[in-house]
Amino acid sequence: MVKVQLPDGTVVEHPDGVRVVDVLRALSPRLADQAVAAKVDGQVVELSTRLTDGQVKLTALKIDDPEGLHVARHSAAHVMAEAICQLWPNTKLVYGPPVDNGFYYDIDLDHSLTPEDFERIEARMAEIVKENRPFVRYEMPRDEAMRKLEAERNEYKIDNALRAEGDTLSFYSTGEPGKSFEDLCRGPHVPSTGRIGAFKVRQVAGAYHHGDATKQMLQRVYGTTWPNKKALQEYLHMMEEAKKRDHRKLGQELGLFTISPLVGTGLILWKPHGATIRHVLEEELRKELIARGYQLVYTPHIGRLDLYRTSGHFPYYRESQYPPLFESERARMLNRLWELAGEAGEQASPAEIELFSDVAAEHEDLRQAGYPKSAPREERQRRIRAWLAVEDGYLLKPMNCPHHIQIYTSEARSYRQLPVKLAEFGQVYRYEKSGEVNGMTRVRGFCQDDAHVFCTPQQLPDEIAECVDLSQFVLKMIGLTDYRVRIGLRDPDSKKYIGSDENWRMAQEALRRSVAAAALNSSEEVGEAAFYGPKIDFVVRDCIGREWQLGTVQVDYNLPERFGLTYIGEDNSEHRPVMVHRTLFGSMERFVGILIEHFAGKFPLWLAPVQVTVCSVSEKSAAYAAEVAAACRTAGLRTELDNSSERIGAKIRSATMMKVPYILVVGEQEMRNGAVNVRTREGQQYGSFRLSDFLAACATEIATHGEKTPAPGGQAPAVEGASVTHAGG
RNA sequence: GCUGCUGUAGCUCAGUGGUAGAGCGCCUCCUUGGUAAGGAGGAGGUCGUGGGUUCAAUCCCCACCAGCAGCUCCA
Repeated sequence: MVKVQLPDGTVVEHPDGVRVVDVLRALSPRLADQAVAAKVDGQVVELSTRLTDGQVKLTALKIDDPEGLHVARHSAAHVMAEAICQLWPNTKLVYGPPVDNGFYYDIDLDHSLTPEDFERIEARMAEIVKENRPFVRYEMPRDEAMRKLEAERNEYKIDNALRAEGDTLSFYSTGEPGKSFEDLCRGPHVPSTGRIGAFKVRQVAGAYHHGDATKQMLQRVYGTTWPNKKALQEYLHMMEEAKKRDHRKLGQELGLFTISPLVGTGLILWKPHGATIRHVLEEELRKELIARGYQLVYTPHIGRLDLYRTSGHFPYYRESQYPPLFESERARMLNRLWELAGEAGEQASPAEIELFSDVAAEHEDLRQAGYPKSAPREERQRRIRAWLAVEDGYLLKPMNCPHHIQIYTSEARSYRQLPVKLAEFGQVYRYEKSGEVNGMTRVRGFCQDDAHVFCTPQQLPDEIAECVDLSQFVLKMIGLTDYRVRIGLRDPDSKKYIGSDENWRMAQEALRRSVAAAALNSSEEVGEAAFYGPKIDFVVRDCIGREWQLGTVQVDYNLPERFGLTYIGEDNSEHRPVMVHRTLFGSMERFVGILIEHFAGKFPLWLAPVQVTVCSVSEKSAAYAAEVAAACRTAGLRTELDNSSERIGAKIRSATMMKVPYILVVGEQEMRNGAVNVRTREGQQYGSFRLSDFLAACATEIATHGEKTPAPGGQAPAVEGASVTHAGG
């Protein structure tokens, strides 16, 4: 006997071995028909699962339950795989899991699928759905299953099987086993192919097998499926809406920024309107930084290579840096010699030996030091370092910290001065790989709102807490209230970290305590620390549900060590300070890009590049409109004047499309009584106001950062992606 | 960096083996209009770059560059 406990608490009894679907049917035939899967004691299973003795808790899952939909998506992946295999019989299936908002299937196929193929695949899927064949699960002992897979000569499935756990492997056949399409798969699945919902094949893209860039590239076919046609349409519509707020599109339309291939990939040109937004953000932050005891500094965009050798950034991150600048061939040679001297066992290539032979005619000293490698390594390094002090290459700075450290070391520091908090909107350059560059969110040149706090170990907890508090200040300033904190901790088993256990323990504790004290929603992730210290990242959720990583706070015992930083303590002896690296916005480029999408281009008044557009109704009111515009500007509002010969409707339309918060319509009527007629970009007409009242209201709204932009309602899909949430295939 | 797709006017996009079009924008003129597009005329393109095939290439082929989607990566 099986005692089945239903969600409402009632218990029904069935004979041992009863199928889930039979239990449901006994309750309600309709429920049995609607269910796509079920949950037994918290585990999602399919309807054909047999229940054996004891007591279980059972919940039916319909396709509109999240977990039911998940199962349906997994099944849809199988149906799509079957369709593809029918259309292209030499397809090798690899892996096909459900993901957020849909599913995908990785395939190995010589034919490159195109969007035209999608329709054929969908048509074939529709037939399979119509046939409504059952998903039949059958199991085999592992060795028998392996023989079967060997016979099918699909190395990917064999690989999947080798990775699977357990003594038996399960297969799913859509229809009678042996006579129908089948696939190695853990399941569970919907009862039959007719139950996968309203689907669409959406796109195809490359994906590495097991996500390993050294492995072969497969085709990943993405599809989506929803409980019904309406939900599918809503989803597709939402994707369109998300596209509309794409910062690249809005940046173009609103004249915020541009990218010129002639300037370079991933290098942002801030147009006046975009620059205004950035300027406002920077000013707001500067004011706060000064209030909190930060000191603002400026440092150059480049620095000597030796600076970055000392910091460890060069050549360690060479792959993601622009190539070094060398003033002379000798400087280039010195750098190469330094690299060779530093890396035991590295051999110079014949071409290099030739280069050195050629140039060595003019630089006999280098030849002596570098080739042949007669001198001991330490000696060679010492001599090269001495030359480098005279002649060296330069690097576009990948980070600001080495420069800030030089400011720290430029004077003797007393414990009385600490903490020293140096802040800079510092431009840095990182050579992102070509495929990574994307709009403003992933660029090769960007401005960090960077700061470095140099403090005593005792001050560290307070300083971290201060950084956390400042981060919250910034997020609040923008109105990004939905965020969490990720604490990146050291993986005790990994060797990649430097520094003493005691330092790590202290730093991690300080981070934890600060986050806890601020009562932040946080998660800890082991192995996510920087190699020199633990960190916390602020992850915000924008108004359509996407997550973005913004600021970060990192504790660093490493650079103070490498640069030999000191301060004189109370005991009149030298001590080593601790550094905290932190950014709040992250990068100005990325942050503004995120804001564009978050606000869908409708910036709140205080941030809007153009706050007011004054539109004259006719030429008769043009002079008055100019007066109004001038008054607005005097009051500090970023104002545009439209005295063109267009009709008022066209002027309003054009300002509305530029998403200007307030449109002031002024005609003869307003002129007579010194008024302005206020209209918003949302189309609301506030009517006539005295100009002074309007200006006062704007001043208040700006000062309070009043949220004038209602977030669009409804929930949008998370970023299109492939977070695998269920094993399958 | 990898796989696939794309590259035509400032923007969004049609189009053809015989050197090109629309809408919006821009300029000029007319219009002086009261809350999301008034009318007319005009200017503007080496069809991403470089090779190749061809009598002839914007179109077909190759390479490169750039963009897009995804994968991988992000001190």
